[in-house]
Amino acid sequence: MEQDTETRIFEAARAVFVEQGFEGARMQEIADRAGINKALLHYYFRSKARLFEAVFRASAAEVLSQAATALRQDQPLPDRLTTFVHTYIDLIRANPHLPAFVLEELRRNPDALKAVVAEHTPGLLDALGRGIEDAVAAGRLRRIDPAHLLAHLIGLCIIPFIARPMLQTATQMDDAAYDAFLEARKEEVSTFIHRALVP
Amino acid sequence: MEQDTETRIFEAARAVFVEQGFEGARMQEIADRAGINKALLHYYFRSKARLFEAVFRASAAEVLSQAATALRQDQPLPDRLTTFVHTYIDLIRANPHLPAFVLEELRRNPDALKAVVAEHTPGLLDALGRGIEDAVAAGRLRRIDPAHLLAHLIGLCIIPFIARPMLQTATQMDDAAYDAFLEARKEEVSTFIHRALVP
DNA sequence: CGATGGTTTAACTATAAGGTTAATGAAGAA
DNA sequence: TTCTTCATTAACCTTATAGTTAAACCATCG
Repeated sequence: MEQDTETRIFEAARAVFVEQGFEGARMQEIADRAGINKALLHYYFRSKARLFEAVFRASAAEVLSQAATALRQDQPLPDRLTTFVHTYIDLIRANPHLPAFVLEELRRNPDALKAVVAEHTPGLLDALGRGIEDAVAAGRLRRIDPAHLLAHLIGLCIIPFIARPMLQTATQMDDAAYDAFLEARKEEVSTFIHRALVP
Repeated sequence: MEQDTETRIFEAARAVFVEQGFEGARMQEIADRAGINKALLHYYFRSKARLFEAVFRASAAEVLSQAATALRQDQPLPDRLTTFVHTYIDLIRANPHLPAFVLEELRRNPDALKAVVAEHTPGLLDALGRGIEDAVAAGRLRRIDPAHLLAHLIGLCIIPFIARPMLQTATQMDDAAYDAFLEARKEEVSTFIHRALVP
């Protein structure tokens, strides 16, 4: 329970930043949640911007590394796609605010992610491309631009989280129903993609 | 050129809010862009919150009404889906910051859109459901949960805009290439969906 | 002309928020 | 015990920003 102060601050900051974004977050609230004085935030992290950067890099790295790993699995591409969809949706279900958090920062500072993306996804597209060509050669897949496929994957996975209030209102689901919807989505998205890619 | 003051303010506010979000926007900047004194903002719109609300409602209504209209077209469902994808992507290309803007507000105040959604999408899901059943009966479509289909549509259309810096970095496209990518995406998404839905 | 009323501005206020500082506490070293 | 050092705090400082106010402007109508 008694974590060291720096990680207590970090975790509090993560919670607040992820919920409120950079501009919306208040240093005082972070201090309160960490149960420490506001000056300590600056003692450990210098400034709001640096604290945010630390939190953001960690979160983005977590998402990207998991996603990239799933896409690089040593399986035939169709199976890899299923793995990706399942792990990615599960990951986000555990941190539902994460995509919106990353996306907002992406808008505020479009270059922020470049370093992280470049670090975690080198050759990712090539790997995807090779996977596609192999599967095409094996007659298991129709050819598709890997960039589009990547976009499809991400879009299909994160949309129910970032647009939740909208979708939930439009479909009139209660929270339990929406949870079931999210669970079902893993299979739904997998089969949707597979069917779209039959040769 | 000489618009009336209120709309000048409104347009300036739209530009600033859409670029920076509510927290990031500064009343002074809105006033500057509108070429008027800051006090006038309050004269016409009372407070930052009210000004934002006006802008947000208008933007959200624009997106939702166009989208809902496309989905209600009097065509067989497969054609309707193509129409939707094309008009929606074109709409966003003309206002590329719009989705992120709406999504951020969705996070800041999840209930904000409920009224607008409820107003513009009543029976939308039912209409989609009927369209699906008709097409299924005609042997043109495999059955799919309309809620999932709606999510698929939105996710596939908006992802290249909200995740643009990420995708552009991962794919190493320059701006021209990314524009071509967006243009190509209309066809790509349409055929992807159609293929996924063959019976 | 001159009064009236909506519009616009310059100057101001209040406050909240990020950041700083100097003093205090605690814990080990000499 | 006393000195040193790192951790922590209360109080303070500065600035930026939403919002207010009172006066000036300007058109219209009598």
